[in-house]
Amino acid sequence: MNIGSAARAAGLPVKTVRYYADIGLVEAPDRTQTGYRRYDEAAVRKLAFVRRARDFGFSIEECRELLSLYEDKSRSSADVRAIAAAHLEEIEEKQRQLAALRDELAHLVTACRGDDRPDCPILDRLS
Amino acid sequence: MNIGSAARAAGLPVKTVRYYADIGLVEAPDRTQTGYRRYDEAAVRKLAFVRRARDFGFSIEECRELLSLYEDKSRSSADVRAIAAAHLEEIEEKQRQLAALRDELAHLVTACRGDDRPDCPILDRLS
DNA sequence: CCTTGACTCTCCAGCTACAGGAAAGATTAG
DNA sequence: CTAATCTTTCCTGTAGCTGGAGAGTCAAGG
Repeated sequence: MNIGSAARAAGLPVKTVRYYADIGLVEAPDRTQTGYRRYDEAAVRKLAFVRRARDFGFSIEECRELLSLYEDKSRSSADVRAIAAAHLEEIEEKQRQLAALRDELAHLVTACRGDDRPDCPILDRLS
Repeated sequence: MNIGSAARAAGLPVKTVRYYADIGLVEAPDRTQTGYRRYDEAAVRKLAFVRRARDFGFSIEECRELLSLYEDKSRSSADVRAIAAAHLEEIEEKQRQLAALRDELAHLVTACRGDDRPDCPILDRLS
């Protein structure tokens, strides 16, 4: 399986697959004599795994850890849970910040008349 | 006022102030004979303005627009409101995505026993 | 007057997670 | 055989800074 088919199967751009190989996240298990990367089923599964983890907002480094746990048959679910729980914490913190931001901004937008006069509570608040 | 004092007054790192000058966002109004940037009150106010706008999550380009509106005495509040409203939309969209993500992840973390056995719904979901 | 320490300058590199493109070689369809 | 498609490596750029090197500047203390 060439990189193009592997990428399609995993739902990733070719560039990204090559990038993951470069950084040693998911390397092609083999090369053809002419240097083409050859991917097998297992590698494609790993790529898809990473894609989903990235969709969940896991960083590349977190993906690396999850991947090694994914491959480790003797892993404990506690290890995986720890990573996911930490990530959940980050997300919730981000949510809190975003909510505070939104509320303040929404308040400003409401307060601003939005006409052709220069009075603007938004700018007032920023200065 | 040297860059250090200006940065302190505006609540920004010196590096950032220099960066803003480099990209033409807020330039020092003057230089000493030996090349030191000299900031005045107005420039510091602009720096502080940008810092707050950045705290609100406005991009540098958005800051640039806001700044020019901030300086333009004949601006209309509608222009400012348009930028803020568009930004609010983005934030709300991000909030929706983050909420969906959080719910799914929280569900997985709850479902995972987190013991020393390898069964892990989190990994199952990712693969 | 000299030294020391704090400050500033420019330039260069690196961070995340890729994306875009160039130039060259490989493969496949017709 | 040719044209189109695919793949390779390498280089550059993105946003918004941050850190460091090496050199020059300034103010205070002895």
